[in-house]
Amino acid sequence: MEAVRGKRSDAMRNEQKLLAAAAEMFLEAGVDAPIREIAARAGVGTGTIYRNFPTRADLVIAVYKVQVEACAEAGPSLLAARESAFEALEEWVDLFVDFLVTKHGLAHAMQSDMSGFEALHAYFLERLVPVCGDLLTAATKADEVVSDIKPLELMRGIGNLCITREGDPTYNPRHLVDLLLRGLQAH
Amino acid sequence: MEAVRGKRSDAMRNEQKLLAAAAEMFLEAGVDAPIREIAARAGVGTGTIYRNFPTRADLVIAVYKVQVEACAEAGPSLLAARESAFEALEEWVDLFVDFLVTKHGLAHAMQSDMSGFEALHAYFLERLVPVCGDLLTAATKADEVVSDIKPLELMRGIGNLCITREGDPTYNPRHLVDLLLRGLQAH
DNA sequence: TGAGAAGCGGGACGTTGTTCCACTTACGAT
DNA sequence: ATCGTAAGTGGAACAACGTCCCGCTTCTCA
Repeated sequence: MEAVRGKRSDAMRNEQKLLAAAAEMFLEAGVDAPIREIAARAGVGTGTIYRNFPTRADLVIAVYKVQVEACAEAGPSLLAARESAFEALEEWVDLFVDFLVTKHGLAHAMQSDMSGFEALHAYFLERLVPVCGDLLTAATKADEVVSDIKPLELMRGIGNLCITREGDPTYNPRHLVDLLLRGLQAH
Repeated sequence: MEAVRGKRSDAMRNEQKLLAAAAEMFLEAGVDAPIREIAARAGVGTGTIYRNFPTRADLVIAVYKVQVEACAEAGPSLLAARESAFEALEEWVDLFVDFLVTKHGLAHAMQSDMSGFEALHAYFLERLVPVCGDLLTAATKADEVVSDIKPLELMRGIGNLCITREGDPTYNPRHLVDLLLRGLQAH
């Protein structure tokens, strides 16, 4: 038995930089953003991407996981940091919309591996529905939201609003999501 | 007023060869089949494709129209040529499944132009639902089909069975469509 | 501090989309 | 039948991208 040597620290840093850069690029240019540009933004070579994430799907999945986690953790901390629960909800939804770009791209990137996709989807629901629920409950208790919409229902609605062909300038998901949220408020 | 000179005969021939080759390639390799290969199969240069069909969507649309028409015309003639109405239905559905590959690819190829896509979809329904209806009616009258399924319902069912990520070897739409048709039969 | 392993960058190559133009061919006038 | 011409053609050339690979750099541990 040989003890496995841990990952080198610079390698770990590169992986983080890569994930951050990929997340940005996905937002700006979709999940089909050129490998070269992602590498350039992260300040690494293309070889480094291929070593860490052999296929595009691997990279998308990794970003997906990071974002699910970030989204899940952001819920409680926003709730604690903001005066208004509704404001926290708004900011959280904004993060959630960012994340949906990756999520929708995921299906496209995982053309084969359907079972893997469903596993990730289950993870996503399990992790985020309660977070959204807490935000909604808090906002409702503060009388900032009157609708008794269920968390999953809201998330699905937002998700559907974000289904769009990339590069269509006549459709702005974020605007519609904003309108939806305003609809939740007491007037 | 200048009289417009008609299209040259060799140009017309090339357009036909191109449409036939493209239809084959779409079936074998999906609507993203390389331009070069389509051109090679048709025995023309890539330039010829770009002159006739400036964008990939143009080519897909042209193939789509040809196939809707072929499918529509095949209905009555199969009904006349075959002994059994059910057999005619089976063969027609087989053509229909071929066509669906192009149809589903169409949505992908027309990422922008959604209104144009819906126009084509309306044309498709208008033209094919009655044809499918005639085949169903004939098979029902011959007591070869017992279900009273509506044409549109059947076509939607088949269409949904054919939704699959290309290159997934674990899912064979044709097999499932076959099972569906068997379900229509009296036993 | 030095040797060896781990990791890195980016050059090189293959594939595909797209443009362009010198050459070929069909058509209509004569 | 012949010929001038516009329409049409093929494929070379270029650009953008994914992918592989290897000489060099950097970290780690003793």
